[in-house]
Amino acid sequence: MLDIKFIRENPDIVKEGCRKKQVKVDIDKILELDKKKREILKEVEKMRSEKNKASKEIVKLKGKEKKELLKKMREIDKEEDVLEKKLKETDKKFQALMAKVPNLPFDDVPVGKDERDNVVLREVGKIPKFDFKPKDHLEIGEALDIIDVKRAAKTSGTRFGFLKGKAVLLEFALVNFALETLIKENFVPVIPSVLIKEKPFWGMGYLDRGAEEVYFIPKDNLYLVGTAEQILGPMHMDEILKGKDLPKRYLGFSSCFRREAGSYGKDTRGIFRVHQFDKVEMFSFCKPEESIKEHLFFLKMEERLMKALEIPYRVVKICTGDLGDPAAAKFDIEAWLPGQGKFRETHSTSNCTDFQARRLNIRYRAKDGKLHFVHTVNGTAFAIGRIIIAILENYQEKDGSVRIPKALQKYMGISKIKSQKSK
RNA sequence: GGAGAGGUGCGUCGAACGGUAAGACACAGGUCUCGAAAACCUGAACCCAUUUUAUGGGCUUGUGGGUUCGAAUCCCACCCUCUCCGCCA
Repeated sequence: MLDIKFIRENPDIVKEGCRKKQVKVDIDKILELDKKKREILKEVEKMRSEKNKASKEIVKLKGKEKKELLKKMREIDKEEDVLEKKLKETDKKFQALMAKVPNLPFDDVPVGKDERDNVVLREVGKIPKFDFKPKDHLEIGEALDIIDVKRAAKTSGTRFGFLKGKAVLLEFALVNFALETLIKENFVPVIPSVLIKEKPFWGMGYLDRGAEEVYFIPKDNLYLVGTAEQILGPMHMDEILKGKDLPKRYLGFSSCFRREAGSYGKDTRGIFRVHQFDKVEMFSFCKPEESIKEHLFFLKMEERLMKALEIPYRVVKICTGDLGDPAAAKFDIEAWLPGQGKFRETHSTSNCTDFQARRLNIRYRAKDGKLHFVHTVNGTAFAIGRIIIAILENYQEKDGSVRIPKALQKYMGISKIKSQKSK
């Protein structure tokens, strides 16, 4: 949510931002409704003021005078009713449009239409060379009997997968590694609930567009989160945080649920794009003047994790058209996947400035004693399924075995997942 | 799922026969002081307007409706918390 005052004063900047983000919202209509709303509000408040004064009088008056005032008040009441209704209707229309205005991109975000206009900032690590044709994660995983999509299809349908055996150990090794690395940086680990009520969920800004991506349980009126971010933010809904506690960092581990509605036919092989996966997610509430720094810090942490795993990757700056509604700036990390011969997204970090905080009403008291909205920053530590894919494909050997990255060996207790052939 | 209790100002506690939200503690600033404590004073959501930093008005007792000239108080629905019972990983 943007500040209506900002829209009033800078309608052209807002329109430009919407245009850059490829989002169509009628800003002029918003301003018109805002004006109308304030006009009605003025009238209503005048009546309320009169009523308040009269109420005080009524107590003192007696007999005929009292009767007359009561009669007059009844009439004002009727008028007020009509106006109040009008005010509510106007406000409803106003709010509905306001909710559709996306956060504005920073000036340094590359302008573009879609992911093809994203800008690669740098490539890190050496792309491995194989003296055999590298296999993809599903082939490797099935041969090692650590990934099972066939049985998952039987129990749950397409786009599901079971991790088994060593893949499970790998998952927990990754979780432990992320925890150990990031707790040192003042992240508080959290295992949140994955079911969430509508209002807090709405506050994160993913419901107004892209609602078809979300699982919803009508019987209980609950949504399934698509990432821990969506519930770590609302954790502090309607709270006033202490300035000295910022930045307040959380590290959420949760299952994530996505309908993948718009991706029919895309990435159907294996567990690359599934309806359910586990993820370790970073989230921070910080002061407005610190969010750019915090965002870069998140990117640094993501790179630190990837470097430690020694998986080649590249850093991509996301263009305006590919930013989500809540984000003002976003970086992705794409890992090299030898099985696909491509870089594919494994991490994403966004600075959502005060967009989510305003919807969720999360503020902090500054030194001057005044209240300000905090800024929120989120970022992936590990999307576990995809990191497992990256490890399997980058660390595969000719006989189908997979080496374990050094950083994970102490958590796994082994240095290799051996294929049956090598035994 | 059944029965009961409750939700009051950024925090903690806590009052208000249907008459327009006391008070205490905490917090911030100030006076005092060499400094601190104590004491005293002031302030504190949000919205609208303007002679734009101050003043006026509105709103605010979990949320939304209703009754009423007037609702924290009465009625209805919903949300949340707690206690007991049942079920249960």
